[in-house]
Amino acid sequence: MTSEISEKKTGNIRAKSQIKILTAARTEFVLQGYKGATVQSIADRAELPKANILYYFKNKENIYHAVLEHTLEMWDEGIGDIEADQGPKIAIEKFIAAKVRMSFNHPESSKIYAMEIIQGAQHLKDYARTYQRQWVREKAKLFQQWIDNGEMCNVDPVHLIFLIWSATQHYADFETQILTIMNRADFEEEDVEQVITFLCDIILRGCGLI
Amino acid sequence: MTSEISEKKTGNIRAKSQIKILTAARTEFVLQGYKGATVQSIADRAELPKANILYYFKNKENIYHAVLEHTLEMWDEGIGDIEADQGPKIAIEKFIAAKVRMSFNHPESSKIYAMEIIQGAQHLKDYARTYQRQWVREKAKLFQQWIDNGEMCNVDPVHLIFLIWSATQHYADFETQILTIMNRADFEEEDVEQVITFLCDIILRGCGLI
DNA sequence: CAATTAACTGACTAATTGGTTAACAATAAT
DNA sequence: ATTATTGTTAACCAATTAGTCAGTTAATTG
Repeated sequence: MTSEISEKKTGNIRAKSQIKILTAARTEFVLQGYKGATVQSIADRAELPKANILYYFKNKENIYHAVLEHTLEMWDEGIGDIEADQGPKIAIEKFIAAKVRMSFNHPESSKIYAMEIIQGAQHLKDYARTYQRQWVREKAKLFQQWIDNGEMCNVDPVHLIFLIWSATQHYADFETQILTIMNRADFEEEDVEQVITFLCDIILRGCGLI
Repeated sequence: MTSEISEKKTGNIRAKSQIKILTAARTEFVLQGYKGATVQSIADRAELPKANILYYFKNKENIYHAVLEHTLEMWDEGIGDIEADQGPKIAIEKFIAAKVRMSFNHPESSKIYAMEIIQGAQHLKDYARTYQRQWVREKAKLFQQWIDNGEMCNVDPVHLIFLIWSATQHYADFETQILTIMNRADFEEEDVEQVITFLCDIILRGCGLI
């Protein structure tokens, strides 16, 4: 048995190394793809010997799974708080703002997720997929009630969710293209708010909420 | 010198083989990524010996370049016809419809392009990027004129283009996720029209055009 | 037909890479 | 202090893979 102190300390070494590794891995997987990212390249980026990487994670697939899981957790935390009581306007505004902020603050996570889906979600567990289906159904039902109450235009709720997802994630996934087109090196704080304002404006009006 | 007939015939063999190879390659690159797609796997899918692949394309990178270039050409053809004379409503409707149809008809091209951008556009030539910047600037100016004329709401034209891009491409790139959520095996003809209707409806209203 | 060019392919090679192992170092537990 | 556990790492290996090459067959041309 280990005491609380030892648990803390050993846990600290593990935790620190693992975070270092996962951070490096996330970047490598984004830049090079799953197959293109090598254990060595992850090691180099994490500034650790390769064998040390494989001491903490049995193999490359496990590293990728850990990265993916972390991404899903974040997605969950970032947008879990859209509830019924507030009406469609506030709900959509909150949803858009949360997703845009996630895109700008954690573009790499969004990119990893996007690549995974594009390639056919080969590594994504079934439970993650069914969970999302449930989530969408639930929220769609909410929108439908608002529509039935005449609180917003009669737009397909499921496609509305797709629209918000795509429009917001676009700023993470297509970062490179957007920066090129806007002729910028990086995004700035004010960009985030500007995008939120733009998307809320057009989508709320599109739903007959302005 | 070769006669017209020989040109045709040799061209036919070349062209046919190359199309076979590029079609197989496109699928492999989508499913496995650039590094994950092997020349052998492309050969297997094309039902040709590996050495035959490398007879027509010097190396793997060349195959990828050819696939990318074909994608860019298609993108160009598919949406090149949005002009000023028709007013914002028709222009946006045409643009949305064209992009949605492209997404449903050529999802693999959209996916390849998306992955390339997500990974930082490492293979994309500079001219392709500058070209897009020009394209967006030009169209944005058009939208701005319509806004100044009071023909549509004052929404940021550049972000409006991003919105349409993202919303339409989403149906190609996130095909897997969308089908899962809609609990479907495949898209059908009517889905295309439904998506066009939905997006036109909400975006046109969002721009104050309905 | 002869000759030239294009198409084709099995076999091989050099380089990369995921993962193992065995030995060693640091830390914690008793 | 001694033992046990955890962390660390160089060296190695088997498998994969991009690309070459030499030799063969098929098509085209004059």
